[in-house]
Amino acid sequence: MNFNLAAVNAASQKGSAMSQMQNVERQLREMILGLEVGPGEKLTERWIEGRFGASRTPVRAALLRLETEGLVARDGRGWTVSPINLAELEQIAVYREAVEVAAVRLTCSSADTSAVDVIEAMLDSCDENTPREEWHRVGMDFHIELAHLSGNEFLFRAVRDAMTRLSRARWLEVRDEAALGRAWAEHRAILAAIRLGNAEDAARLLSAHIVGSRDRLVTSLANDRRGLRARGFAVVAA
Amino acid sequence: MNFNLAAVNAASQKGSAMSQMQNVERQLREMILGLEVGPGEKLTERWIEGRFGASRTPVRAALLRLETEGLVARDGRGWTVSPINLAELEQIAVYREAVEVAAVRLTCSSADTSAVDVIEAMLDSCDENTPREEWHRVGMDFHIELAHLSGNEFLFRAVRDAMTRLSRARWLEVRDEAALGRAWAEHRAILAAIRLGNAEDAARLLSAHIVGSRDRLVTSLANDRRGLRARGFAVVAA
DNA sequence: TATACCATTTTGGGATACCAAGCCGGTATC
DNA sequence: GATACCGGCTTGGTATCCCAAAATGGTATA
Repeated sequence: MNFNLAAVNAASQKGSAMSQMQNVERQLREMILGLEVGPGEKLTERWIEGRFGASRTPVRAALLRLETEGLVARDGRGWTVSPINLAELEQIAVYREAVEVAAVRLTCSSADTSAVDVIEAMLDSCDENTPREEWHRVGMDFHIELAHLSGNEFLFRAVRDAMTRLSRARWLEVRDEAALGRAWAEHRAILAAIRLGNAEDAARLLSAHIVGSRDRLVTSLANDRRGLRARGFAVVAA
Repeated sequence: MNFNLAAVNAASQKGSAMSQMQNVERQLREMILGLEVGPGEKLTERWIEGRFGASRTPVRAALLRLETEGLVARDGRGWTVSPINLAELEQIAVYREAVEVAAVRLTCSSADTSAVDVIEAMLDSCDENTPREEWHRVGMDFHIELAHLSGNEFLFRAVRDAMTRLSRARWLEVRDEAALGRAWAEHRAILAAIRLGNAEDAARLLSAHIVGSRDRLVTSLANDRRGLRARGFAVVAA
């Protein structure tokens, strides 16, 4: 929330056929997910307007869409960047468990294991030289792509939306190398079970992975809550 | 899609503090769900504007929200009332199965059975004198309220949104008395299992109910497809 | 008759003007 | 000094205007 992107925006718009609304929506989403605007921070339509060099019409459209994604919320008459809500994170984990397990069971029941290799390659693309931001992205895309394999559009969207809501919290999470390694091992174990068409194992491993991730995430954020609030990030307790 | 509601709208607005946007959104949603505008029909912002006596700003906001509900869709540059899509109905059933079963398992694991009575009372409120429209609404609310019992906001919203998408198709479905009776019996059996805290039974019964409903629904619509299209309703095959 | 082409209209996207409600700061009063 | 009040300023909600692109329809030509 520091320098003006209007010029950059205008330039990038030249190259693509992207509408102002899509532009504002995408950039504002990136700012929120990238924590360039803090959870709980107030937003005014006029500030966004000036920041991105667009008028209020596309700004309002973007806000309405981001509201349905849970990234911004109405605050009385105005707008707020949604706070991190620990109770919500726990509920999302339950939701994820339901839809991701259903998706992976579907995938196991189909005979197509070739797409699993693509996902495994995604995991392989991360090594000790990979920036943390990339690990973060791949860790989310793993689950999204896994759900995509099921071929069910609704399960896919559910997982994608859930991961979007989790994104900022996962980024704030204090994770050590060991935790990342464990997560990757669990991801690989899930893929292995799918390759064997073993739905029960895959479901059990995925379920445990989601529950474990939730516990680590909520614990980490609850411990860091004071520090996060000091940085201006609203973190609502469970 | 025949007479002008602008005056009625203005009058109803007087009594409540509802904004134009909420007004347009609610009324347009009711028109779509009530099949007053047919699936597949083209919508123009200007027509909606004139119809509800609101300017384009709230109209556009309403369309954006209804788009995320899946009730309207972009059609190139314009808008369309979403067609009935049999493939989508089948995918929604899979999605419902995942989230509703998860919700009912959660509910069974809690010790509160008192709320079940409220839902049972809902079912009881329908008898041979009840208009079909009411059966239709209660049949949907049963599932929505059941998910609400879980206490998980995301499972609840998922079921509510899924039922919203199914609403028009269920309304078009040709259902005999016997089918309705069977559905109600299945609903009651599910509640009975929940009362006993028997999660496995509840899950199995609910799952079978959803799959059975889907089969009857898709079969009915596929058989009626020609007739429905003749009535101007776009029905996309599976 | 079929088709390519052009003028006109329609339509969604965006920008802007206006308004009422709420917020904030200052001031006067107790 | 605290507080109640008031006036201006900010802000979201709405209406309206403009524009480019797409649809439409009529016409001329092959």
